[in-house]
Amino acid sequence: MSDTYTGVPSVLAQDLPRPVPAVEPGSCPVGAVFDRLGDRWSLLVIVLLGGRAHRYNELHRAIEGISQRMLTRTLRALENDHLVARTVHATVPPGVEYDLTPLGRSLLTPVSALADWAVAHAHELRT
Amino acid sequence: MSDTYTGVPSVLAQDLPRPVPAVEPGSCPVGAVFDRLGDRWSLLVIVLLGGRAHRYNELHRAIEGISQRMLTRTLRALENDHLVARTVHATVPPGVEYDLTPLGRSLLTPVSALADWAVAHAHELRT
DNA sequence: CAGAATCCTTATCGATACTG
DNA sequence: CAGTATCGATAAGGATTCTG
Repeated sequence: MSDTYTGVPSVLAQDLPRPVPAVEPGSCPVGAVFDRLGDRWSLLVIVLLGGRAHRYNELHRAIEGISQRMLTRTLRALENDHLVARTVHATVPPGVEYDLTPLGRSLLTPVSALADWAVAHAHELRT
Repeated sequence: MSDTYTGVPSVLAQDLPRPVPAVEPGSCPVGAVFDRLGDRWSLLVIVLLGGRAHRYNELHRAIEGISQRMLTRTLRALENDHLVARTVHATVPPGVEYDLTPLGRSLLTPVSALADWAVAHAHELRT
């Protein structure tokens, strides 16, 4: 077996041209992650909650252009994946707080790596 | 400024709860990357080409379930982003080879990090 | 405040057939 | 071999209205 799932060592990917077995989208864990975070809003929510916990309407205001429908659906999906925790405070009016779970927090590390790449190479995408 | 775009150092993300400024989807480089790779096939193609260059029909056979339409569209999109290079060999019948560009190859590193996370935590997603 | 429900428009994608 | 063209199904997403 190789070091990593893609057959590419995490640190020096560019050094080895190695064959990779054929894959179907369903059987690929990375694909599963992209399926979950690849929509327009999930990642934005993750990053925002990476800073601090947010209330529902805080998120609604922070994420310019998201509809209530999409915000709710996104949060529910992230909850189901155990990336985000939802806690209701029994106050009047009721306050609902969303925060990252430890699992969600651990995701920030590889996402951050991708973010660094994105910032470094953004100017090279398209012309 | 902070170490990384998300405000989270790449190595130890879980250690600092730091505020993150509000973002819109368009202005986020990470979002831009996910917009490009977040569909069902792009990442699969990248990983396959990370192993070695492929001919069109090789990819078609390797990726179970993709339609010609989607394969072509995916490859064209990756070409436009300078992640994949398309070279036509003037033989009969004509052979078209697809391979990663240096830029595309550099993307394998952060993607591999995400892949490692996916493999490590796949069992924690959903129940 | 934090949503659920409904409607409606658009974007995505697969299947099929055809071509230089 | 390596595509293009066309069509139809489906799903994603926004706007609006209503509620505990």
